[in-house]
Amino acid sequence: MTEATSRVRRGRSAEGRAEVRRSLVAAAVELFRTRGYDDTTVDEIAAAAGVGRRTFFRYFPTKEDAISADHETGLARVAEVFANAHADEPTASLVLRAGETVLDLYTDDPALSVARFALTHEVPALRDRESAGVDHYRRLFIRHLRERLAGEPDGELRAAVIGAAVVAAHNLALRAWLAAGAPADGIDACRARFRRVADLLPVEPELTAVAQRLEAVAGRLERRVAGGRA
Amino acid sequence: MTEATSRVRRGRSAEGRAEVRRSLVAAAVELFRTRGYDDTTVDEIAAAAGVGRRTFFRYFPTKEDAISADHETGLARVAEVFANAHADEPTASLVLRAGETVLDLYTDDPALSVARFALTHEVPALRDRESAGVDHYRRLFIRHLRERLAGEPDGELRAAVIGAAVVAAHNLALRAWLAAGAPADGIDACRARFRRVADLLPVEPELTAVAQRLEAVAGRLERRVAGGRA
DNA sequence: AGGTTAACGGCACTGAGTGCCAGTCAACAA
DNA sequence: TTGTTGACTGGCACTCAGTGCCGTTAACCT
Repeated sequence: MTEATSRVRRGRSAEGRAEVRRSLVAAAVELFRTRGYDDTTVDEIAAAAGVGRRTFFRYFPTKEDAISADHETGLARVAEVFANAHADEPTASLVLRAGETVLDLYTDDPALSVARFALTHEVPALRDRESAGVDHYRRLFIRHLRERLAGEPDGELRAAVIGAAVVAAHNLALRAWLAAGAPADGIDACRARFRRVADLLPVEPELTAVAQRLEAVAGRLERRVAGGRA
Repeated sequence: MTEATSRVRRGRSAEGRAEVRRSLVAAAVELFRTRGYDDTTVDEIAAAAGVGRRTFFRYFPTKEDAISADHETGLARVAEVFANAHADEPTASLVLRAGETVLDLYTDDPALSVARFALTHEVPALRDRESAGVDHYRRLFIRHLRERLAGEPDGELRAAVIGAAVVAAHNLALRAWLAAGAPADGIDACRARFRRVADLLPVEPELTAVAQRLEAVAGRLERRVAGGRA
């Protein structure tokens, strides 16, 4: 691979840039896998992609960005989903749509996603970067949930808890799918897991109240049953 | 500050090293605040602390470590708490003790913790590093919860959700305390918030079941009330 | 006093990331 | 056909983080 991308293409535009970008990503994935992340220099990646070192940094701000998932795009899309959401849409539905928006980023190129996933979990630097990336989603979710729950009792706490829980659950489903090699017939299973968490969500606000009320009801029922038998 | 730490102290040991370390941290905090993180070089920090540049890297593996919280220690202590925990201790209690163990790291030197907090949230590089650090706690919590919930229905999912929720809630309480300037009389409030989350926890496993049962009970009660009125 | 140990600090090196600039190609205008 | 403009390229030089090496120095031991 990477032998294409011949030299004669100065002055490109649009589709040309996209091709160079793909070449750089492919070269980075290949080199990181064979030589290891730390033992691969940006010069080598650029050379393998047929461009100059300086050009690499015109496509990616850091070496890590050549292999990391494009969270910038994902965050922008999720922000858009939140911004355009109607206030009367249930939180569970909204959160589900936001998660699926992120999932789409990974289903576009499953093979690349799997390669990224594998590397991300082998290289500490990439793993930490991924943690930070996921945290950006978490903050975004929590920020929007905080607005939704503003005024409600424990709104702040509940926003943090629900946001963290949802992102963690989505992440779990996504990773399970990627760890399995991102099979095409696994996407629906992943979506199903997303939906499962969402279905669980509407119950949360009533958590304490539900437990208390159930306890009272159960007590009455038990006494009634006991009384009926007596 | 930092004018002390005179030059005549080659060959130190134990308490000497601790003093140098404090000097470096103090110099880093001071310089990062005045000149900014990116515009402060390691050379300047070392010089301000009265040591050579090479020595800085004998105390901290990276520039960021001079200002970041010592998560290595925190993670080790939490791991110890989990390792020594009895299997019959309620999860809520265990998770509370783990959180308090981390809190102790911050109450040792509140002023320093506040300075770190402020800088961490101003400098993107430090913020991302902190995200990664918190994620290490999250993974540790989830890993242990997974063992506890092994075999139970949805154990994997519940471990991820509970772990993420607890860490998020603890983090929220900790940050609120730090944002308020880490007042001594705020520590108890922070602990109270920790406890609150822990108290909420035992209800979670019943979440779905509780909701379903309550729904059924409520339905019957409503029908009964409606029937009584008719 | 002489030897051992451990920390120090200087030096030189690699590699990431950046500013600057001149060269090149595509497109468009005269 | 011949400028002219604008965007992309890649080389050069620079800063700075991080590391290996090594001679030096202080403290400690015998």
